[in-house]
Amino acid sequence: MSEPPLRADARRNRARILAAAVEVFDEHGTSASTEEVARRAGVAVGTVFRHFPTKADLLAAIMKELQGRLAARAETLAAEGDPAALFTFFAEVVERAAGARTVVHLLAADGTDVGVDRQIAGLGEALDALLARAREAGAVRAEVRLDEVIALLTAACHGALAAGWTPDLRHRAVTRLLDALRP
Amino acid sequence: MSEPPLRADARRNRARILAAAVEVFDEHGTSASTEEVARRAGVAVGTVFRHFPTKADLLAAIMKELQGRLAARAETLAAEGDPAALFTFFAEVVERAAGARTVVHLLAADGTDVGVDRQIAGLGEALDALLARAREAGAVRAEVRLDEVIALLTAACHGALAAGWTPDLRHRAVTRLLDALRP
Amino acid sequence: MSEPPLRADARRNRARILAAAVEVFDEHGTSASTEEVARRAGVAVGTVFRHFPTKADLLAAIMKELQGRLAARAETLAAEGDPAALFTFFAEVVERAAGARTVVHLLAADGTDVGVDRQIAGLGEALDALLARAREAGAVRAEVRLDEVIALLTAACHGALAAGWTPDLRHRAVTRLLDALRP
Amino acid sequence: MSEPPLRADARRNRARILAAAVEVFDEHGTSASTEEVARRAGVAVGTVFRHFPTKADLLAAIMKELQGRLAARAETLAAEGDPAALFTFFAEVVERAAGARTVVHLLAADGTDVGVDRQIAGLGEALDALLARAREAGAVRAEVRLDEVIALLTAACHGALAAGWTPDLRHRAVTRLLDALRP
DNA sequence: GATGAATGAGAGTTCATTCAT
DNA sequence: GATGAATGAACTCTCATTCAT
Repeated sequence: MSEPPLRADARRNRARILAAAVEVFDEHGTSASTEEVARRAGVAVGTVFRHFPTKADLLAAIMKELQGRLAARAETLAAEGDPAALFTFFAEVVERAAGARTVVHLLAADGTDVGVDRQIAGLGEALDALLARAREAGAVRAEVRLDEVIALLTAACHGALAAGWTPDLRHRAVTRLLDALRP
Repeated sequence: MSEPPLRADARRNRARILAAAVEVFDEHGTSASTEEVARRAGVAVGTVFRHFPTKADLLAAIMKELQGRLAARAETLAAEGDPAALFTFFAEVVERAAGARTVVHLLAADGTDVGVDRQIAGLGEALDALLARAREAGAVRAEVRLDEVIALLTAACHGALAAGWTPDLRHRAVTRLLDALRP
Repeated sequence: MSEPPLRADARRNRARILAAAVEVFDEHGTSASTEEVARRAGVAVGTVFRHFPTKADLLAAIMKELQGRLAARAETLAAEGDPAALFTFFAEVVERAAGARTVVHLLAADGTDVGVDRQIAGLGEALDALLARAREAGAVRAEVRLDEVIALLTAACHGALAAGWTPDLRHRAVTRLLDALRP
Repeated sequence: MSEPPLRADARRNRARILAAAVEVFDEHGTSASTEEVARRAGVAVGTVFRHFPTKADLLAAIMKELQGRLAARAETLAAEGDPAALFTFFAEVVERAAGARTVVHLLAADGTDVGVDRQIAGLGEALDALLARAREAGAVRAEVRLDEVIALLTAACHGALAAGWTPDLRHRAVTRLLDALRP
């Protein structure tokens, strides 16, 4: 189960590949070629496939990392105790999605599913904490449920990526969405 | 400038191809093969390419048709004079998107852009009429602008397509979204 | 079940691909690349895959054709009524195998099996007729059974392909083998 | 000219690699990957390549070892003086081949030649002794020559590997073959 | 000497697009 | 106009071999 620690150069390459993949997939979507990822990372294709035996594995790894980062951010916010933290988090995620397809794919792997379903669960827990806090403080309506929050977040991220969403429009749309959650 | 009228069989083929393409792309996404479209339409690939020199052209044609249908529906609703028609339309479109990727692609061609940008304008006009009517009747907040409505609609459609949106969740999410527009 | 008749050029290409494949696989074994087959046939790879969606399909087609030819030859010999026809056929097949790996693969698909099993059955029937005739005439021992004949034939073909089997040696080895079948 | 004696661990590794390679190639054929061999041997690929600079070298080494073992067995049998020892040896080798591709590759490296030709010579000497003994005792026909024996043995081993050779069929086929050598 | 990560040519396969029939 | 066979670039993935650690 536990794998031996990677050699220093291997770990470095793994990281570079992951970083390159995030960039490439953010720019061209997940249909971008593995070869392009390798090129951007400055390694040979074989190296990419050594680290991620399948393109799906690469995608999954990216999503996992992203999910980890988002969940961590959510936890940090939750720890700070601000009842409106849910709104902050929501807005931040959408903002991020605006420039990166990856966030969108994490929230809704439409078709090219890569086992993201389980990862969203991890994020869900973090979100749930934020939601609970907000509910207690009366910052959101009592009947708002977790799946709705995720749904709206997903929707907003997808939308944010759509052509024509200027920063201003994005801001107004998110505001509307968050208003929908308020009492 | 003006092209000669198509022969009867050509016109018939064009329609069949379009219909088949809608089906195929709804089911498998826009990455489905042209050959599959041809097969479903009962014609040979060559015929598809004669009518639509490029896959992108085919996509654009589909979008145009869809836009036409949606705009027509919006106009019909507007003509009926119900102040809440905007909400009806909104819900209907999301419902449709839930089972068909095409609507989503129309509202936000993320990447595989096929000149949809201009088409959305046509739909915008129809939506604008609905919005104006709703505003006059006080059914929506005064400050809600057209681009926000489109943004939310886009977002909702994308979300509706996401894995895990059950009909129930879809209903609740749309309700929330529409609440966000109400005074 | 029945496919439409191929267009003239398609039929021509199919034949050329098959012929090229026989040559290539005879020379370099079944691990030779599909690209090489295409090159030899004077077509593009895509064409090979259009006719034979999988490399295994190509192999199977070759085997089927070969089996057909061998069975036909066996039937011809059987029709002529010579009690020693079994021996003639045996020697001919081995002779052929000496210069072509394909025969060997047909008789014993060792590993890279491509559904040849069923094809050998067809050949088996033809061989059985020859064997029956020989037995009646007392040309082979009474207890010799079909599977043994196939076994020895397979063995001889494999051997004939082995490095170092000169024509002379081949002749003597086959003679010994056939002696083993005689009373 | 003479190489320095290997370090103890190096000698041990060499042996383990060889043993692993025999297993792996017996199971999956010579197209099995070098990495698989290394894994089975419990060493890293680099180590395999240090000992055998090329895959072909590894194959050749295996064959040499096998040839040594078979020759030793033949000599033992020859020393015992049984006139029928040739038959015993023949049957034993075929039996072994039935479960292991390696024997077959030794006797007839069809294509992936790895310099086995010369190795068979060594085995030939041992076989020649058995043949001579059998001839003296009148156990085989006077005109049977060494190359024929090798040819039949090769053939039988190849055949034994072929799909569909049950132990029973194998026994009958070998019996037939040996009968062919008897007066 | 051993390790195992990196390399990169090459394999099988797919698909938008072209063009002879 | 319609057909469907041919094209060939592109894609994912494998593996013998090299070389930094």
